[in-house]
Amino acid sequence: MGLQLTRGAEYAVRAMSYLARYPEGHVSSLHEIGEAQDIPESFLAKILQSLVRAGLTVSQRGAHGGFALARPAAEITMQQVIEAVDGPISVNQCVLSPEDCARSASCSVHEAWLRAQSQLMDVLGSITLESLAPEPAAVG
Amino acid sequence: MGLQLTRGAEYAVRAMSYLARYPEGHVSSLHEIGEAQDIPESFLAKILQSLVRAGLTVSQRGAHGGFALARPAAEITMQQVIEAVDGPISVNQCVLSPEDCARSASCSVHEAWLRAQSQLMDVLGSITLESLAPEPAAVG
DNA sequence: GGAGACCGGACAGAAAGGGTCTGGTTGGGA
DNA sequence: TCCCAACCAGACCCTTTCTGTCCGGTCTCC
Repeated sequence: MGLQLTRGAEYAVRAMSYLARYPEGHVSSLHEIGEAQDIPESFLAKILQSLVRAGLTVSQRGAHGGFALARPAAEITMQQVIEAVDGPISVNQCVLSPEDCARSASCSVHEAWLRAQSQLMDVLGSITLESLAPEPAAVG
Repeated sequence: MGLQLTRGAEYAVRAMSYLARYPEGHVSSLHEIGEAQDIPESFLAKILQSLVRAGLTVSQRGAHGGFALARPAAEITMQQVIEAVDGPISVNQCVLSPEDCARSASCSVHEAWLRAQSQLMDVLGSITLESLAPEPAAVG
């Protein structure tokens, strides 16, 4: 394997795409999301915490609590969701911290990594949750 | 972290870009490559084996042995090098084996992963070792 | 005030990453 | 011929990250 995102990020995207099917402000419980998307609940709990801390979702505590998107689905990208859970995306270390790369190779390779990185970011940054939700009303 | 290629793949690209600086057929020893590119030699040995098995490099055994590109540098892409070491690139599991994804979510998310995957492959598949080598003759 | 739900972090098993080592084979050169 | 330089193959090992679980705490609605 290698260049692959984590299960956590996968789950995060699925969970968010689930929330995006509902009208703005609609609250879904952890249990509900986990069941609908087939995600282990205790793991999902941790993931949703990250999303709350990143400001992508808001939570409602107490009875009838749960989670909702913090913004309209059209304003949340896959990139944001992934980075909230996995940390900054970088196809390799030398993109993230150029000081590692600088020494030996007069890195023309570095250029290549940057291009790949940039392309990837473009795609992930341009796909919003809105475009992921199947239909605004068709809820399973 | 998360979406990041392995150290092994990084090393592989560096090693290959080193070989690409020499005229076709020129043989460099493991030791030489490791030293020039600052890669642990015993690890590099393993990596080069993968590249040989993948048909990207050829090896010469015995005294004055070493490694050389199996084809002109213009005909070897970063994608090939990475996959030789890390295995097939797939931004997530559901791209590699769709049977996992099929069940629950009527996966509009799947579409998104495919797009990201495709973009990434386009970039990595279009960068050749030739374009990585600084100059045909400028060897350090 | 109690039940339902999120919060926060400690914990743990499994897998992958990153690298070393050893014994074997090949082949060139003295 | 014989030795040494170099690759070959794979077993092994340590560390980190992933992928979760669990539990005590806190909040809030009823």
